[in-house]
Amino acid sequence: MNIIDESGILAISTRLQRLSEQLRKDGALFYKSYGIDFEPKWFPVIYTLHHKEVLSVVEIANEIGYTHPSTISLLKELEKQKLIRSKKDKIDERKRLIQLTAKGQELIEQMKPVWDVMKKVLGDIADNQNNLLQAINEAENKILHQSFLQRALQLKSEEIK
Amino acid sequence: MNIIDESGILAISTRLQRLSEQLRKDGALFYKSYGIDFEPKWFPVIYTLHHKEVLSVVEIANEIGYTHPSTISLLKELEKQKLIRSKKDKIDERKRLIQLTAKGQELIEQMKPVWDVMKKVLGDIADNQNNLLQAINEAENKILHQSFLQRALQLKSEEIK
DNA sequence: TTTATTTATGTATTTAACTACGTAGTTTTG
DNA sequence: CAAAACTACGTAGTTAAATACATAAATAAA
Repeated sequence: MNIIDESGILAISTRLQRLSEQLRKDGALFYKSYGIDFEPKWFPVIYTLHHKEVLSVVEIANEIGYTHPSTISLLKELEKQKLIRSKKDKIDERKRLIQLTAKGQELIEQMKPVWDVMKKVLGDIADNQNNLLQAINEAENKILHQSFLQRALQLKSEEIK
Repeated sequence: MNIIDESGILAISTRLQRLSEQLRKDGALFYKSYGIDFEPKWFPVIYTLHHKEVLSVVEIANEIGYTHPSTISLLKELEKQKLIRSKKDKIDERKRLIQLTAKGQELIEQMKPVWDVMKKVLGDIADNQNNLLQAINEAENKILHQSFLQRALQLKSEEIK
């Protein structure tokens, strides 16, 4: 499939999605191999709460980099699993403060060694002649500085001259 | 957001998805700047048919690397846009043969210069100290050779020893 | 101190992919 | 050549994210 060599925009994005989906599925299976019932998608919330203890919905959303509706649906799942609980903020009644349950904290302790293995393996997969994580960082930074669209429009106008 | 440094599995996949979504949206806007009404997601099908001329549904799915149901829905959109048309294969009545319409072919000619610009910009964004495309290739190859799960399970069993 | 604006949360809908399943032709095999 | 297996296509339903919209509480401004 050399579509990418010929034009790219779509190809790169679908390949990135594939790669990520594969990693996600394998991640779930790997947890299972430890007898742990944990979905990779829950990780960012759990991990954030592990370090920050108590946060509101929007604060979590910002931490994990998702929109708040997406975050809410994750929180619902985690609440169903009894890994987190929430209570109203007494100072600001609009806020729902989220924190880990005891069960959630215990689970984290169980998962820590699993995360270590995952981290190593992921590092190994990403570490090649061209390091994937660094490549992503570098590409993200370039786009942050000037978006794909801005760059394309600029090149277009230069060519017209 | 240093989640990735601490554990990774989810973080890498969501970041990849973000990056790809951004590129996709900007791609659509860039087409629009040329007055072309074309969605980046249509590209693989159109591009494939540009080179192969006539293909069945499943053949296209294989070429673009999507499942056939996904491909069918793309084909429906493209048929609605009158960019492709289809006819039954007279030899194998199960098959639907797809090809570009005249309108589709004209559109491709209009898009070619746009693709050139996109290719350059994408190349520029991806080409850093660590080349993103090559990094993706290398990571994909590693996984192809031995999956994330296999690697993780192996490391796990080594550590138990 | 009303009124307007902003912030926090939640719901509904959309999108783009997937898997699972069903049906109808085609090919292989006993 | 009839039965079994396979292939091609299509539909239905699921998932994980997003947007868009709605409401309520808090804050700022007139």
